[in-house]
Amino acid sequence: MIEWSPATIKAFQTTLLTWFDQEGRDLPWRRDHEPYHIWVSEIMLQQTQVQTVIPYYERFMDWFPTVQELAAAPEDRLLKAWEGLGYYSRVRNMQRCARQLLADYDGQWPKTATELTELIGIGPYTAGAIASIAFNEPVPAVDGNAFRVFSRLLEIDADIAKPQTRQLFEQVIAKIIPVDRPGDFNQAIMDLGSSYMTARNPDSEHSPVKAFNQAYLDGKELAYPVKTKKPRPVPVDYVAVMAKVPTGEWLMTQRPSTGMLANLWTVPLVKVDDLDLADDATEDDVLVAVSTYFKRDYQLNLVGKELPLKPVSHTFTHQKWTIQLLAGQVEEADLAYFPGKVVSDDQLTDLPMPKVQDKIWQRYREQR
DNA sequence: CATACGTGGTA
DNA sequence: TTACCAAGTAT
Repeated sequence: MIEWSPATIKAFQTTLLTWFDQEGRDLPWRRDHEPYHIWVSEIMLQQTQVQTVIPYYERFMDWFPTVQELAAAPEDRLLKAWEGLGYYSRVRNMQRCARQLLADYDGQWPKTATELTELIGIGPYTAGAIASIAFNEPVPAVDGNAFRVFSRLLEIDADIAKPQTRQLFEQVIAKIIPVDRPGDFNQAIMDLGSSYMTARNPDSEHSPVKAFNQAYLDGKELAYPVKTKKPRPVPVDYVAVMAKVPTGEWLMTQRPSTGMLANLWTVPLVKVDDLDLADDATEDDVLVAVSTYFKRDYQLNLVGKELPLKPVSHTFTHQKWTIQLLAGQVEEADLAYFPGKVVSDDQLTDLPMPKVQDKIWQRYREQR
């Protein structure tokens, strides 16, 4: 790792901010410095690209213009606003944060990164982003871009997958961030990281900070940042039960309030491991086992028929689901023991559903 | 500290 | 298809 002299730091600040003033992106959440706007955008942007976020941000502000309206929203409406963005606990934590703000802070945002970290869903990165952009506090906002940009500029070879490494980067950046324009500085780093200094296809030759990019000057750009790999997703097999009741309505289940896809809606998904089937089970065996499962857990009589469809495959960060589809009819629907409800085709669109459910609908329509 | 937690894009 | 990356936080 190299160190910069005060003169180099000054030159870097000037170069970066001059570029940002001319080439910085015009984004919906950059129209003002309202902490609510900065907060919503920063939560959405966690692990998510700008292009994906823009339409979600516009609609979110339309639905929930203020902290008060967010705090009062029904959860299905909340999840509907987030549907397709992923990491759904983000939006549930946002509502908890909104309520926390109204109850404990008189609706007034704290103005320092240290205090902001106390709020639910706001970690060190988001606290730094809000504090610097909305309140001009000269603190770093160390996200993936900052890790990548500064690891290359200064040839920092600490493993960014380790939580401890954040401290190092915060200390380094704290010495470089300008006290007069910390928010613009942090945003400029992000713009740089998503344009000239991308992970795989950087264009440092034309970068405004080319002269400061030690890794590039040494021809070692792609060696940074150093990051240990994550394990492969674990395979999990499911049966999706496309079941209708006599009225023609769908049987829909709500996911548990914790864990994957919490509180979202899907057709009943039965983990194949929970069916205690033999290794050589046939499709008929699966059908019988699912019917037994429905009777035992839901007190429902399911008359199923197998659908010889290609299974749906869906990969999450840490699990890879393979889902076999099953069609069925449920006789007299007493739903007292069923963790869900029956829904007409028209009402389906009101339910927040994950992408994997979209894939299940698509596969079902494709071949029936 | 290591792991859980979504989705879309690129090679 | 696989592998990896993209404005992280909670536990």
